[in-house]
Amino acid sequence: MHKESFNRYSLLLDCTARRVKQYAQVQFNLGNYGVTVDQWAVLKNLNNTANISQKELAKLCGKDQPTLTRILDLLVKKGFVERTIHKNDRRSFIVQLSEEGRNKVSELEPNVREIRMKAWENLDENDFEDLQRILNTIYKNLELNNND
Amino acid sequence: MHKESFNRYSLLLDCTARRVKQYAQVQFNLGNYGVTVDQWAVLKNLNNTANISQKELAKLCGKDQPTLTRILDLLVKKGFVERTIHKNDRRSFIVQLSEEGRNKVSELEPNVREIRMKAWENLDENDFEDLQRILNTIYKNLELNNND
DNA sequence: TAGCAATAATTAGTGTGACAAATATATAAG
DNA sequence: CTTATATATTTGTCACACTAATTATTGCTA
Repeated sequence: MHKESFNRYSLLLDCTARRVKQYAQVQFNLGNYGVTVDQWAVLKNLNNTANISQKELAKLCGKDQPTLTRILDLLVKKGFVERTIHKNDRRSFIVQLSEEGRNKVSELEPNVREIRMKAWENLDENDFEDLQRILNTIYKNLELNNND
Repeated sequence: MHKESFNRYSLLLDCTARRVKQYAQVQFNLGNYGVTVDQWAVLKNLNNTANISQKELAKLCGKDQPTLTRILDLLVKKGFVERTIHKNDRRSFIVQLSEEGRNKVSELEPNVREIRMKAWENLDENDFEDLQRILNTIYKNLELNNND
């Protein structure tokens, strides 16, 4: 095992993830979906889990809070999302899809599924399981309070 | 196989890749390395392959040309890289490490190896092979002229 | 209840990524 | 030689990631 390999693996992971995202974005653009891939991820999570704070939503989406704030700004401007002030805690917002937002999700959902499938051709069940396991292991290896 | 899974896999891939990069960047910052992870990748490639055009370097690094231009601007400003005009083609530059750049690479190289290893703990040879194969398959699935 | 630490969200600043358009130079076709 | 086309690089614009700092609010504590 050459230590140098780990550098290569890291870069391969980086490039592949970017490619997957970019491919999806290109398809989104071709179909004039009107949202970016990251914005879609937020809409999708909001559709599954309603009435949630930005902090919780950020965690669900795997994004940090400043990033989520800006994505929500854009989604609100587009009319897909509404912020309402939390009754008991005026520091936080409750975020939810608007009527338009819900329509957008149902409209795009099947198309997005098709797009997403493309990346996973020529792979089988075992590959999916291995990949999940490996990526989860990597993720845990880098957990914050894991300093040795 | 639920079609919905592919969406999850895509997001897991995205999150994991970002985590790997972010972990490395935090370590770089703690050590005051004076470069970002992406800038390091460029320095490393330049160290391996000297006297190369920006276009070729971009390909090696897996970045597009505008992005590479901007990273090089920063590295030139920091004094690690020099651009010299190509003798036979004045459109292009030959890019190379400066003395300082070479020193930087030898200084950081062992530390970066250590940092990179962290992500790959608790995985074995088979996992590395599987991961490489799977990621390469995904990459190929999304190759540009592949409009099924 | 006054003061203070913790928390939710935002803002600011820098770097990166993708794409399109602009610039400068090279090469090919006539 | 001139025009057309191709290529290398740069610039501009928008979106996202991460950090640090700021604002508003909450809840604890003395």
